[in-house]
Amino acid sequence: MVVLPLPFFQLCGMEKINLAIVEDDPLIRESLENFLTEHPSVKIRLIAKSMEEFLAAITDAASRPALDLMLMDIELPGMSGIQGIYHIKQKYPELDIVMLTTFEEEEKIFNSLCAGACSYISKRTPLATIREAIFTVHRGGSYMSPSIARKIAQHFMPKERKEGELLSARQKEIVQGIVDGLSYKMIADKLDISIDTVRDHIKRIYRALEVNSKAEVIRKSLEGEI
Amino acid sequence: MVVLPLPFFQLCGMEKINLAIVEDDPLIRESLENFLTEHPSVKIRLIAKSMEEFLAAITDAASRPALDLMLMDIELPGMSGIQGIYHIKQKYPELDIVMLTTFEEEEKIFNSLCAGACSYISKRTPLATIREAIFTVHRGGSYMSPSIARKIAQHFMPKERKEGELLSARQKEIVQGIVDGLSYKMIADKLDISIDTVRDHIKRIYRALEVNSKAEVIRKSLEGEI
DNA sequence: AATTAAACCACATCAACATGTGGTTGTGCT
DNA sequence: AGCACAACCACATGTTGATGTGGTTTAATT
Repeated sequence: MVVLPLPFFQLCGMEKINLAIVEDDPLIRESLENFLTEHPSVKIRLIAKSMEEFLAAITDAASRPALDLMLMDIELPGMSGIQGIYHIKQKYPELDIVMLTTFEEEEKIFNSLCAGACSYISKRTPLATIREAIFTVHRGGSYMSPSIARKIAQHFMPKERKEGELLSARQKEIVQGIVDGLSYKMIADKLDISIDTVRDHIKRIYRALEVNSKAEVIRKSLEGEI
Repeated sequence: MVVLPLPFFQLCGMEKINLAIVEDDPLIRESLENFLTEHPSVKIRLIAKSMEEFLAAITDAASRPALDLMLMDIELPGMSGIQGIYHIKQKYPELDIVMLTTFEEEEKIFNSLCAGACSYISKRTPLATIREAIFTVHRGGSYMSPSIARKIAQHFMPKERKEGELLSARQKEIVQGIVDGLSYKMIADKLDISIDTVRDHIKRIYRALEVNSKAEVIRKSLEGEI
């Protein structure tokens, strides 16, 4: 995803971003540290080579650093970044977790998001972009690398039209109304057709999907089968 | 989401992006047209004020313009942008659809993505950023505005456990039956209780969840709210 | 003992749903 | 021209769902 960089002054006056980094590759870790340390709005509080090292450093409340955001790899020696999120969130419930990784397949992406990551960046991303992403996340937004964002969009996108798709466009509109919890009358009013037309569409939808109730239609729809 | 702008030369040599715009607000429509027309890599093929106008313009295969990408609002007079995606995809199955809208609530976002949009941009986004997003999408990536990306991340994020769970164990069994598409009678038979007991449970479930229909219960359940 | 809550149940009314049968119109195809 | 299909519509019947009111029993808590 591409946007113009925010003017520097927009971050002046803000508190510093307390950052942690968990990265096993020494070159990447040092590049990140060197680059991010240069910016006056970023304070690197903790750097670790593994999840175990990181968790050990935050176990004791007395010595635990205040953190706003962390950059974390997925593939780490020992516990993975994804597995570590659960433990991290116990100590820092409000922490913004940004995954920084080479993995771009759906499983890793959604496992990260479902675990609690709020941003997912490909390691092929320039350092300046990573820094902008940190600022964006800190302001309450999120950053996904363009290829990641595309995968997320594709996750939701209807699957490729199969030969002989089960439902027509109009029928799908009716289904959407059902899924939205509308009554037949409401659907009729919304689509500007008669309630008997809605009933007729529903009869055909039930026949096509081999179901006999609204509930079954809703479930098929929400589970991506329509 | 924020990234450094791509160097201009990266797009040189590429074919022009054949673009369509569907936007009812005249000021926005003209701003977009004027700004995007300036770039040599963008060719605006079609502009419409409504979905109906757009669909009318693409009905005839002989006069239908070649399109690679379109920018579309959601709230349009008559058919909404989301509703129109079904029809558009029939004529342009491979078209990249970028939603450009003021709406930022989850329902619109996910309805758009589920309908087939591959990018969702807030109207508060600068024109230069919109143009960069067009290039990103055309290259196979996607762009989501930072606030949109955050909502998507939050959609997957585990929900905070509320104090005092809403439903009892038995109620959850009833809910499972509803989600499975069972009728009241079927649930009664399955749990070996009377249909009036099922009705009573459902009354209490509806009150606890603040809903009034099976459909809403199913939706809340499949979306992880129960 | 008294109270509360969950689970169970009954009866009632009205609206919505599921399904059947029958029809017209417009569009696209052969 | 004839056919098929989608979309539209009407009327009908029986079932299911939503909701209201009222009740009993059991277990846990105070």
